[in-house]
Amino acid sequence: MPAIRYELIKTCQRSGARLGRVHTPHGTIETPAFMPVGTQATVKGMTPEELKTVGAEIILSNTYHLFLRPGHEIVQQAGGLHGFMHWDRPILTDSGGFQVFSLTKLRKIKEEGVTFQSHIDGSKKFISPEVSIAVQNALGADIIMAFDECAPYPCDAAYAKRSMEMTTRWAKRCKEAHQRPEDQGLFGIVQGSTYKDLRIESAKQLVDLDFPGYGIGGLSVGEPGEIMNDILEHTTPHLPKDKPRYLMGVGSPDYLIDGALRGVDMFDCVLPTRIGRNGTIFTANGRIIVRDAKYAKDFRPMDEECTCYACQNYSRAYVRHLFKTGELLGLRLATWHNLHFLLNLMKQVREAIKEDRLPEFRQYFFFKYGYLDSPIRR
RNA sequence: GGGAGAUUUCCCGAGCGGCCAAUGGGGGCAGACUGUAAAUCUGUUGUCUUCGACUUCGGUGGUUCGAAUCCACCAUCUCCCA
Repeated sequence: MPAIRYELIKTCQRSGARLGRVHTPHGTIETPAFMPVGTQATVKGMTPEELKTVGAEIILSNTYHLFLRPGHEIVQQAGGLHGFMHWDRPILTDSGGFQVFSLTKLRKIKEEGVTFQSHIDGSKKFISPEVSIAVQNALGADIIMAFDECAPYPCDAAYAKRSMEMTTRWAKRCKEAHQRPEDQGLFGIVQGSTYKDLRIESAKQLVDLDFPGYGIGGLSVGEPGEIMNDILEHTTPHLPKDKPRYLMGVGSPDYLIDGALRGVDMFDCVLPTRIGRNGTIFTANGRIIVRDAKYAKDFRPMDEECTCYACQNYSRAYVRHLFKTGELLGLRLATWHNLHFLLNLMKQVREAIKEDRLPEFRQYFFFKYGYLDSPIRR
């Protein structure tokens, strides 16, 4: 019995959208799904109970960060990530591949692996496909990711090709190094930058290696949204229908809907938690910056249509006050609401797919959110 | 009663003859954030119709080509000696 099994419930009659379920050792998630990010074995500011309240079914954590601190051995001794952080639902760990991308100045990429300078103390660290998998085996997430290279944008075709091919070779090494395929599902990651032929080639190579699911990486790294959607359209058809597709690092409400329309099943993003901590709130009518002076006497909830705990009990004026005074509850309430907002959005997306009306839902949502007026604010 | 020092733009606080509308913090205002080096970062914060002008550095008067910066007096505050 494989650790990860995808169940396709239905495909939207009028788009590539899929309604499904991903079965994991720690339970089942309804897809399309949004995964809150808990890099350091915690979704910043939220307890696991609170995460369940907002509807999180799976969360993401990070190999690189936990490898550096506290160290995967300690997490393993604590009973793996689940025991360590007291979360009994599914977990996915990223491989550290994204840190290869985002810690640009502190790294050196070679075929064998990547040498990093720790962002914490500057010490030299080495992560290879084998190391990443060993760490992820120790962390014990339900879904683990292959160690990849996330090419920057823009990126010339030659570099993108070399990078993508190395990512495939690394994926193969990850698979060979994986010790616990019966407990943890290892996903390969499609790369290839903004080049359709490379994306297709990448998908084919990875499908040949036969993973229980596929990440789509290297998108939402600064390229225009149309390019991302275009690339998605030319990628998902080359992935197996009986395996989940995970668009990494996305995203904003529009990207989530547009990704689902193109057959993506899973998403993750720091956006709701990060912008929440910094005072920006998703609402049905678009983003608001609740710190702004215009909300000083606004006693309405952050989002008038929202049913979350924060919106049921606190006003914009109060949350603004908490932000202005630096009170921690402000961050928590904003995070709470933003997560609820996106998780609830995914729920609506799933219902729309079930009823074959996702394109209409998209139109309705975009109009109300304000994307049609000003496509800038996501 | 005698002596010493202070007074700067919302606050604290630099500046000590021209390069000063005036460093730097704080606060205010606005913005960004997409597999988290992020409770972070960026911009802005005298007035006016603009890259130019105007009015500011306790008050008044003076010295000087030129003063937030020097002098005199006044006001207020702080400290020291009685």
